[in-house]
Amino acid sequence: MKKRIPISAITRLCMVFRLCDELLFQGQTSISSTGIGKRLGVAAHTVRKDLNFLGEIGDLGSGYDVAKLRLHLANTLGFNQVRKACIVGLGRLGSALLKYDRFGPCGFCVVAGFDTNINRIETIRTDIKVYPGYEMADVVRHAAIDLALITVPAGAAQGVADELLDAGIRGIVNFAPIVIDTGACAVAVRNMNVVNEMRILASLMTLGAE
Amino acid sequence: MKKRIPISAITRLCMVFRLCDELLFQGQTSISSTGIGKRLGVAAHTVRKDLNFLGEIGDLGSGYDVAKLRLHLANTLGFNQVRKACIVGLGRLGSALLKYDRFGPCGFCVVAGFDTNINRIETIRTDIKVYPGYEMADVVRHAAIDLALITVPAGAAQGVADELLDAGIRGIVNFAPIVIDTGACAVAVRNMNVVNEMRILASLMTLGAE
DNA sequence: GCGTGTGAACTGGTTCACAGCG
DNA sequence: CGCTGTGAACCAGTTCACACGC
Repeated sequence: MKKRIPISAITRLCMVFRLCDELLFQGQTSISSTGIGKRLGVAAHTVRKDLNFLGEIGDLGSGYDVAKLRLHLANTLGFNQVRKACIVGLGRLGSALLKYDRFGPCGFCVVAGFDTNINRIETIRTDIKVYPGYEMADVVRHAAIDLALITVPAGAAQGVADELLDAGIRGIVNFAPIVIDTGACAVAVRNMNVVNEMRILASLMTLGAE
Repeated sequence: MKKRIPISAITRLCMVFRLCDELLFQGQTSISSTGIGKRLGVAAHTVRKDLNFLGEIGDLGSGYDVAKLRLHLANTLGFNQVRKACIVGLGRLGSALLKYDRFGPCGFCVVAGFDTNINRIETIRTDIKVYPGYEMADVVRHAAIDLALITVPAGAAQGVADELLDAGIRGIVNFAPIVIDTGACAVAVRNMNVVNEMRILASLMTLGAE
């Protein structure tokens, strides 16, 4: 690899990848950097710079071939191999995610759900296997699960994360409203916090109104 | 206002605000920039720079008074006034959000849910009023709703957004896997997309492994 | 002409370093 | 002596501008 890709570029490239699927579905086989920029709300320069991290890929004069672009993105970012994921905490949000049917088509396989509440794991109706919390570390290790979505209450999140890290998890999407400490582990954490996003919007409203 | 606060700083300040609540709950009344940094996974310099956007606020020598800090954040970012929110699309995710009970304590009041599917709005059990989709614009306008959480399928998201923008919405949290075009409207949109976050993690795993 | 690829210029956000005050 | 506040230095990422190919 010539150069490290900045995280902001990675984020956008993931969006481009999703866009490719959308375009292919709509039957559009080619698109320019300007076109991508419009669809993603990003400047055309930025799109070109980002895509250059994959090497030269565009067809001069006529933009990018969507299928080819998608393939290169998949190769570079590792979307070819299916990543195994699990959901920790099967409350309303966790259950909703467990039943979400778009992970598969997107290249992720949710192989397990966990909850400390035995009642919950017995009443959930789903094809995905659900386990009591104390089996988590074992299952994660044995099934070689890559990603965990943490949807437990704030108070339990750090503990769960510690267990997951110890079990060799490779990445975490954290829905709990706390910042997870990964200690020495070089494991990436992505935080998704609705309230925080709403607060950001509220701030922008307040500050924007001046 | 002396200077515009960059969005990255706003994001962090919102996290600091949440941390204040946590600290107060735990009975901690004072904290240093270093302490905040540790809890948030951010450098102490950054914390101080961010907090300076609120003006001079720290007590020299002994850090920041948590309650005072919280108050200043609330004043500057507008967390004093309760913002009204609504949820558009009452599928699994939308329903989960509708039943989420932490919005209130965080200063947001979810006043309405919307869905085009009449069956859904009749079967949902909640204290929050739910309406059929065609009443959305009216309700948003009349109740002066500030924020909308969009949890409809990708194909319907842009249409819903257009309606909301027209009805005078002030901010959008978009859960649909598309980029919303706000046209001329200076309305902020925050995207929350699990699959995209998972893809980012997968990319980092792939690139990190080199 | 349109559209990519890329070195160069720029910008603003982050990091540093230190003055100032309890 | 610790910790804040802040101007200055730095740098990553963005934006520009233009050469090149279709």
